[in-house]
Amino acid sequence: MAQMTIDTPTRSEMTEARIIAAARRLFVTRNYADVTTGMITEEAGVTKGGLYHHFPSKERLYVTMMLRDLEGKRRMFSRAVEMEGTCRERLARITRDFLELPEEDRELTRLVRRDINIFTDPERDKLVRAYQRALPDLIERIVTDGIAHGELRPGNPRILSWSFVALVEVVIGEYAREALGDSDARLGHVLDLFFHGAAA
Amino acid sequence: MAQMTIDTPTRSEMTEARIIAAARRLFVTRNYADVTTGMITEEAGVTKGGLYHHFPSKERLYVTMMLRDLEGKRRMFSRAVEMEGTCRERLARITRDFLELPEEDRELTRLVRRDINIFTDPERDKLVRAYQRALPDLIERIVTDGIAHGELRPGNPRILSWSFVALVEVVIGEYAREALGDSDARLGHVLDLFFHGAAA
DNA sequence: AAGCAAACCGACCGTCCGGTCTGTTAGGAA
DNA sequence: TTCCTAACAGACCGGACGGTCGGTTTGCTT
Repeated sequence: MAQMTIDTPTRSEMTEARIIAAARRLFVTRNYADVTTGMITEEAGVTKGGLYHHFPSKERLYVTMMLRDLEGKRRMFSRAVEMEGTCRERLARITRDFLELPEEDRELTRLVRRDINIFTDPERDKLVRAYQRALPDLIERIVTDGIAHGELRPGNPRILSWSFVALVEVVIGEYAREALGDSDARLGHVLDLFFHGAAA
Repeated sequence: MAQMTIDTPTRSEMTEARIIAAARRLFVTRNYADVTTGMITEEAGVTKGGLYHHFPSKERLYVTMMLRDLEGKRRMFSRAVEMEGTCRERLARITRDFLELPEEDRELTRLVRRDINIFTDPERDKLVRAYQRALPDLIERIVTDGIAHGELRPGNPRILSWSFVALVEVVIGEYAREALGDSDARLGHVLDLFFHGAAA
């Protein structure tokens, strides 16, 4: 019973995974409202009946998919928080982890901020909290340590971590890759700008 | 004929303005798909017939509303570009102009980035270009001057201007107001972070 | 006052979409 | 093999939404 989750998945688990994977692919490229359940079932190779056997509604499917992804990201990014090293080294680690994610996984992070307003408060709150736990909270802990150790100027750690996330988001996308180069170059740019600013 | 636009507006122009104002109010708070034409007509005090007499579709209404707003912003922000002074002073001016805008006007700027993916390329391109002209292009010109005059380190001006916009967006919203204080404090925070970074 | 075009009304239509429901199939237990 | 439940199929429904269209009002011209 306890080990059932680690051996071969059941048929039910496999179709559920197929549905979630299809939903991920579609929600990344199109708006929530523009992704129909018909598109999801077609992409997943099931029918309406199959989908609604596993998920009670389109909204729950979306939320489940997102929460599962964010929990995975949280576990991954937590390694950078628990790592030894300077504030800059730890921020570099978490940013590199993020930049080297597959594009679909990166884009998914933007969905939370994009679609957060279309849900009402029981589900909305879950999504916000899961996102906070997965990324901003972790960065905030690194930033707080940085301030405590004198590496960063005193200031509001939450605002600083949001600022850092915002700077990272800038170097995602096609133009930044052309202008700055590979992951290392973009990573260096973000860190230099965040730590030392743009002044000469 | 040529001066007709500056004296008392016609009935047609007034209802058109009412419709656009209603659409603005609604689109800021709700998703594009979640704002129905019925809600717009109710808010504007007209009926479906009235709305579709002035606009051929919901999409065109949205685009017209947005383009009109962005053109106004472009004219306003252009004053900071044409102003004399250091790079920091000019960036301060444009940022202050932005921060002191009514909340609805500020939020509207975020709509472009939020809803840009739901339109297809003839209209989508118009929106992107109008937004570029209204804000990032102007900041890029200031940043380019700053690099030329030795105030900023050499670097890609477009990436830098996007970074600046991203930092400004962080200090919008309720939490930043509580944590940092009034417009002046938030403005100072953004400028300090952009010019000198967060390092001690 | 008559005429006329623009402005506006609001019932209506076609479509589409989330969700339901009845039925069928697979697959393990006995 | 038998049987029973979970898994899935797919036709169908209710409703909402964008857009239409024939008719009515408004206000300017002559």
